[in-house]
This record gives sequence, C-alpha cells and structure tokens, in this order.
Amino acid sequence: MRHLRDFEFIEAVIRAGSIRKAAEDMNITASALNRRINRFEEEFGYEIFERLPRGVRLNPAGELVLHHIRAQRSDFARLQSQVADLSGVRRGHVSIACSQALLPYFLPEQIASYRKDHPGVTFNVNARDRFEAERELSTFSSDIALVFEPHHLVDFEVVMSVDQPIYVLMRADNPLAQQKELRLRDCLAQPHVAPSAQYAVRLLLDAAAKKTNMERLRPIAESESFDFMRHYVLHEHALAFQFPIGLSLSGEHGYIARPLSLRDVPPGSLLLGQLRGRTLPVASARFVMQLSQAMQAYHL
Amino acid sequence: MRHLRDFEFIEAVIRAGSIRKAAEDMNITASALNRRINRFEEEFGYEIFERLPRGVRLNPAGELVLHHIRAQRSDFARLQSQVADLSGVRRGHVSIACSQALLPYFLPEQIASYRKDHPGVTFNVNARDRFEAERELSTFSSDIALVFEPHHLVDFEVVMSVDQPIYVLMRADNPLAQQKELRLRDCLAQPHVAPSAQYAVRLLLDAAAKKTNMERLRPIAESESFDFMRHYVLHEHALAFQFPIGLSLSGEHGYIARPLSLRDVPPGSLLLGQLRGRTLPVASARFVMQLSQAMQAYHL
DNA sequence: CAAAACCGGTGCAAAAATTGCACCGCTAGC
DNA sequence: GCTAGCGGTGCAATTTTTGCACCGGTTTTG
Repeated sequence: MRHLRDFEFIEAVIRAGSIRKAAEDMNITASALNRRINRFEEEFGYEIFERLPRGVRLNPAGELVLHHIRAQRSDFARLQSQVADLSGVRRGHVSIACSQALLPYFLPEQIASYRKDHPGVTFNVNARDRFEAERELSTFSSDIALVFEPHHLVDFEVVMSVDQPIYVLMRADNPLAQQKELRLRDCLAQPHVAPSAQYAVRLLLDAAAKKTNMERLRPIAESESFDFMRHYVLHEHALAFQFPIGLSLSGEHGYIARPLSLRDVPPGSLLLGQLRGRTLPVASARFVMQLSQAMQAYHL
Repeated sequence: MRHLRDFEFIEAVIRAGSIRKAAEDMNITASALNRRINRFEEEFGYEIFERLPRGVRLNPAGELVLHHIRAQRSDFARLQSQVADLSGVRRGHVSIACSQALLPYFLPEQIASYRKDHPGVTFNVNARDRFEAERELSTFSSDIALVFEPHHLVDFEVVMSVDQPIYVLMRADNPLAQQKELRLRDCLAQPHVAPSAQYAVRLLLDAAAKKTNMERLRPIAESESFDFMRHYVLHEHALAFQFPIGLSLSGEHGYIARPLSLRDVPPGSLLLGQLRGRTLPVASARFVMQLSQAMQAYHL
C-alpha cells in the first residue's frame, strides 16, 4: 500500500543497518533512500536514526516509530480482513506461535476443522518457547500464542487457560501400564528421558522431585524434541513425559500414556493468548474462539 | 504527514458528500481527487464509496476505513507525543469532553495546576452531555471524558469514579442555610430552579421525588445552564441543585451550599473515562492520572 | 419536456515530485 | 597515510501527479 511505503523503507534501513545496504536491497539509489529518510524525519519532527560512521542505528525515538510501524501494518491487515469478511469473502491468514507439544495432534486437527468451514483462510504455525512466543506477539509476527506457563505476561493477554497434568509415556508391555495413575517415585526409578531445562514439563518435574526430597531426575536422554522422546520409548524400555494435549491417548501409535498423580506433580497451565489490547483480524479472532472452545474440552 | 494524505482526502470527500465539492475544499481539481480516490480503492482492493447520481457516500467497507483513519491519526499523534516526551520536551495537547458542572471550578484549577508543571501542553475543553461525550471518544475527537452517569458504557472505559451527593444552593440569608444537611421535602417546598430532563441531577431528583411519593419537582425555572441557575439563586429567594464538584463551597461567591440527605437522594456518579482499549498520548495519560487523584479527594 | 446543473470518469499535456548519477566530506581500519 | 564504506548534496532525467477540456449520465428546474 502506498501510504506504508515510507515505513517499508525505514524497516529496510533498520534491517540493513545502513542506508546504502538498504537501498541495494530495495532496488533504489542510496541518494533517493537517503532523501526519503531525511524527509520523513523532517516531517515527523524528530530524528529516528543515529548516524554512525559505519551506518545508521535506531535511536530511542526510532524504537517507538518501529513499534508504530508494526502496529500500523497489523492494523491495516485487520482492516482489510474485516472488509473482506463483510463482503462475504471469508479469507484471511492466521499466524500462530505455539509450544511444540501442539504440533502433532492438537493444532493439525483444529486447523483442518477450521479450514473445512473457511477454506480461504491460510495458516502459519511455528514452534516457539514461551519467551519467543511473547516476543512474536509484541512484534506482530504472530497473532496468537499457545504456550505452557508463559513468563512475562506483560504484553500477553490470556484468552483461555487449561491445566494439564503431566502424562507418562511407555511401551504397552511396561508393567506400569497396568496402573491408572502413576506415582512420581515409581517413574523416576525406571529409565526415563526428559525435555531440557527450558520446558515447562521439566520445570514441573524438577520442582516436584526436589520438593519431595526424592533424588533428582536422571534422564538417560535429554532432548528439545518431544517428537524424539515420544518415539524413543518405543525402542528402549524407557519412560517419557508430556502433556496430554500433545498426545494421542488412543494407544494406536504404539505407546501408552498414564497420568502422573496430581499429589506428586501439579498440572501445567496451557495458555492461549494474544497481544494485550490488540484487536485481531477476523480470521484470527474466530480461530481463537474455536481454540478456546476446544481447550475447554481438556478441562480437568 | 505525507503518508496520511490520502486519508485526508478521503475524509474531505466524506464530509463534502461529493468528490467535486471536496476537491474545491481541498484546493485541488476534481479530476485529481477523483483519481486519488480511485487509486486508493484499487490498491485497497475494495470500493469504499457508493457512487450516487448526486455524489458519493460511504459504503459499509468505507465505514470501517473511516474508523481506521481516525484511529490511525490518533495513533500517530500519540507516537509524536511519546517521542516529544522522551526528548524531554513535555508538550502535547489534551482534549476533554466534560459535564458543564466541571467548567467553572474543577477543570480550570486542574488545568492550571497541570500547566504549571507542563507549560508546553495545550488543552481543549468542551461541555458535552453523556451521550455526546461517548461519541466524541469513539470518533477520537476527545481524549478524555468526565461526565455524570454515562449511558452506553460500551466504548467507555472507566478510569476513576466518585460518588457525589446533590447539593442545594441558596442565598446566605435562607433559613435552610442553618442546617448542615437538608431533606428533599423541605427543599421542594420552597421555590426552586432545576436543570432540564437530560441532566443527571434532574434524573436523580425526579426519581427520588417519585419514589418517596412526594409531589414532583415544580421548578420556577428550568435551564440547561448550571451557570444560570447558580446565579439565579442570588437574585430571587430560590434553591438550585448541583454536584459539589461544580461548586465553590467557601461561600465567597455569595451562595451557600448544603448537601441533600443521602437518605432522600442517592449520590450521582462522576466518571472519568477514555475510549476502551485506547492508549492515550503522554500528555493526556498524565493528565488523566492527575484528574484521577484529584477526584479521590472528593471521595465520600 | 427540454435545458441547465451536477455528478463521476478519462485523454492529454503541463507541472511537480522522485530518482539516478556524479561527487563531496568524513571516519574506521589497516 | 591510504582505502573502503558511510551519509549527504547539486543537477539532470524520469516518473508521478495535476489541471484542463470534455464525455456520458442523472436530477433538478423552468
């Protein structure tokens, strides 16, 4: 769009770190770009770039402008989405930052179900940890975040939250599979794999083990990939841990899942959220509503 | 600003109702303006005007665009205000829609006090009833509203609220001035003036009179001007009604004010608010904080 | 019922804004 | 002290925008 063109050039300069490099990226002369930037600053009333000998860098005013640019663009996208919606077109795009756990079962099912009604809507799904997810929201890189136990929560507006007990994964022939509910001490006595430290599952397990004076987790394998861990238990007689929303509980994938007793380990909170105060495009807003309903089904 | 120019032209067309008239207003040729509008619609992807034989009119998509334009402009003003603030300039502009009652004492004092610290900040103060005030907020015509008992409350985000008992105004030689607190029936027995029906004071008085089976108000004069009524009691031996925040309680202006008993008439709520979800410019946000503190002093 | 008054839209040339090119002065790094 | 890379500027070329004249259509007016 015409009226956002200055903003595109400004963003290009920010990315490139210098006007000349940005000019090359944008297929324009450095002098032309230089004048655009200068004219913008003049009209805006304040400089937004520091001039360094090797290039330019945003000053504090520029940081505000950058945020404004991002907000502006997202706002305009929402406007178009609203207009498209009222002309009955029902198209749009939804961008999601989510925990890894939701990638195999939950989100594919939800998205497929949504697209059955709204085939014009496209999706963007990226695995992000809870820090990155919030950052993605505040830079307008994602519309929606779906993560366990997010941290800051300053820019994160919680739309829906469900508690999830931790489940233990094992092969069907594991004797523990006979019990309906497992105790933490029984699990730690067996060989187990565990997610690395930044994941909510691991945090909860570590805290629980520490609290009850049991010995710490001694995973035979640590990984950032729940996919890997889910498959590992099929090969060696080991346990893995995961939230049920990331699992298939039918047993048809070869593994059995049993909940850890809530007496031992508190549940983790799965939070659905968006950037605080932001009005989402129509498609995203509707998908949030669907997710929110789907999450209620997981309510303890 | 450059990137808002299309928006200015669009607004001009909306105001004028036809491209030709708008072109005249904007000192431009109709053909040029026509092409701007057409180009915008083409780039935007949707028509925003209905072409009528006598001009043009916004279609529903256009309504959304209009709202976007207003939000955009306000957002840009806030950005400039934030940047100005961080360069230490402390300038800006605050636009207030408020009840008449706040014009004589409360707001002048508050604004003067604020401008002592921030002389670069300018103000816009307009008396609006509670319907108009909310409309002003949602069209971004005012930043802040300060009204009694606003109605819709859908777009109105309450920042602070204080209850105000109704006070009775009289000349110092009125025998009622001897009492610390007045009963409604005593007041209605005397000649009195009253605000017209749309005002909160009148609503409360009418409701109270009706409820207690007393006879209705029989004002010897009805007016929309509290200024008029305040002065009237100085000339004839009559009573007037007003919230204390609109009064000088020192007696130095010639009238005496006594509260109506809360047993007879419930207090009215003075609400300080802004457009829901909007982030105000720095100057406005700070002034809201000051108003909020000042209002606490009136807490019952 | 016809003329006049407006309306949005378009072709074309004039005017204005933007861009590209050549070049300046400056600083960091070698 | 030399070079490479940077932001900035004067001037001409180029692209974009505008103004003017005019078209076809509809409503108002006499």
